[in-house]
Amino acid sequence: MEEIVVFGTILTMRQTELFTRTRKEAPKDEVSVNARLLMRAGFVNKLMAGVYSLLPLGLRVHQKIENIIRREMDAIGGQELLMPTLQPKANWDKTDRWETYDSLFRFTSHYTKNEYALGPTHEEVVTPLVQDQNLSYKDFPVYVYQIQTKFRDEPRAKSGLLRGREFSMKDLYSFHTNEKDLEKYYEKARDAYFKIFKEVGLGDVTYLTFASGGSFSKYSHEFQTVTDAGEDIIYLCNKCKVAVNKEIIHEQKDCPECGEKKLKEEKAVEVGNIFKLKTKYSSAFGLKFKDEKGKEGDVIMGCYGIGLTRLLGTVVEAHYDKDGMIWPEAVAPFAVHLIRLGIDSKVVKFADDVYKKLEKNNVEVLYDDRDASAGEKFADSDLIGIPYRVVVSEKTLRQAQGKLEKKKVELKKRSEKKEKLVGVDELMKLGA
RNA sequence: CGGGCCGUAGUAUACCGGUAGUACGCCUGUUUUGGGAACAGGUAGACCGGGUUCGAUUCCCGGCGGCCCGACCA
Repeated sequence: MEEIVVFGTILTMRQTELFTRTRKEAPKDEVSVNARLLMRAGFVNKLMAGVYSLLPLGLRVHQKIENIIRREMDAIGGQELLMPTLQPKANWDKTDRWETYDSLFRFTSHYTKNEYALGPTHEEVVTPLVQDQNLSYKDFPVYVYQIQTKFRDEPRAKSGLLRGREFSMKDLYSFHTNEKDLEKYYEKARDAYFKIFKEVGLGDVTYLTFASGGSFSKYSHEFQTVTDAGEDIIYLCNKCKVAVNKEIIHEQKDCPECGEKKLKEEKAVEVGNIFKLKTKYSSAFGLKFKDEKGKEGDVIMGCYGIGLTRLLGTVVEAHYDKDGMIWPEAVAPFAVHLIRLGIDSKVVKFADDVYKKLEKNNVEVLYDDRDASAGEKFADSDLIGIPYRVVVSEKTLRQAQGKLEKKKVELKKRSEKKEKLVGVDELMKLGA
């Protein structure tokens, strides 16, 4: 794996400086696992139904996910940009979606009486934007993407981060001069998506799912992660690892890949989708190109989405136990949770030294330097779910001899029961 | 948008037609420190509006808000 550089993100943190607090109990009316754990551990805070703040720990996870997605989108030629959330009604009139897009947040300016939408998706912005570049056939294909906050006026926000009214999303749009080229890119995007879901820890439970293609193509494809928290029903083919969405099961009763008749019903969360838009938006905006002979043609488009906040919630749903979350290493807020037990000056010195050493070696570490009981620290550590827990105490100090690198500390994986004694130098490769 | 459940300190809860008790948290102090420590003292609360009543946090109506089921969700 390549190194992920997160500019501006502090690698290490002392827990005494973290302003958020863990709670023993989740809000009583919160049922979904992701909401309960993320709120208890101080990763998110709910402002209202379906609208959450990302707190420092939650934001770190979000940034990890962002960077995994960026890397994969860049790898398939995506150019990152950032489009406005605030959008004029005129653009939505052009595509007839001002009236028909049910979950569009619409409002009127008090001053100008102009009407606006808060973007739930960006075809209405990206299409005229590309048109404005006045591109020739030589300039295509074009791939642009953004990671941005989206708004959807959902009739019912639910399941914590899984269905919000404000959420973050990566949306990539591709522009082609012919359908073959779109097909080719569509496959590439599909592969990139699988890489992303694998890396964030959902590889084993995420399936390519055939869904309704609307009016422009036979199928679109969703990426569905199987979990009880899911609100979609998919029919899974165990042979070839694809599935069919409930909405098209009536017309497509067998596996579309291998024809298998026995499909297994599962609940799942839609974590991403890819869609061939063809010329629906380019023709609405008059986005054309001139070919070699100077003849005009409609630009062919595709769109590719991943809901980041939803993905974050889904990772929690896929990785937790009775004590808390269990973050996959690639998206964990920190690689190591260093826990100091006791306030004896020798222990403090030793723990501080280990912390500094980790810091120097670019290991992302959260240092529990609080004057709290062992039980409380362990409970918090399990709840927060950082992949590696390192304990430094009087007990481990008794094992500590010689140079710092050779001194022993206790190491335990969050996903495992047993701890073991390891030398400090062995910690330096964690999270690398 | 239809249906259901629910709104009491920061959190979780209790009781009550006569203005609220407990636990955790938080603050001060002392003692503690390997699985959510102990003691002492302190802090903090009835979603909003209307009605009934001598009196409403409690009963009634309306609103607002939260969660759940359903519908909806290229």
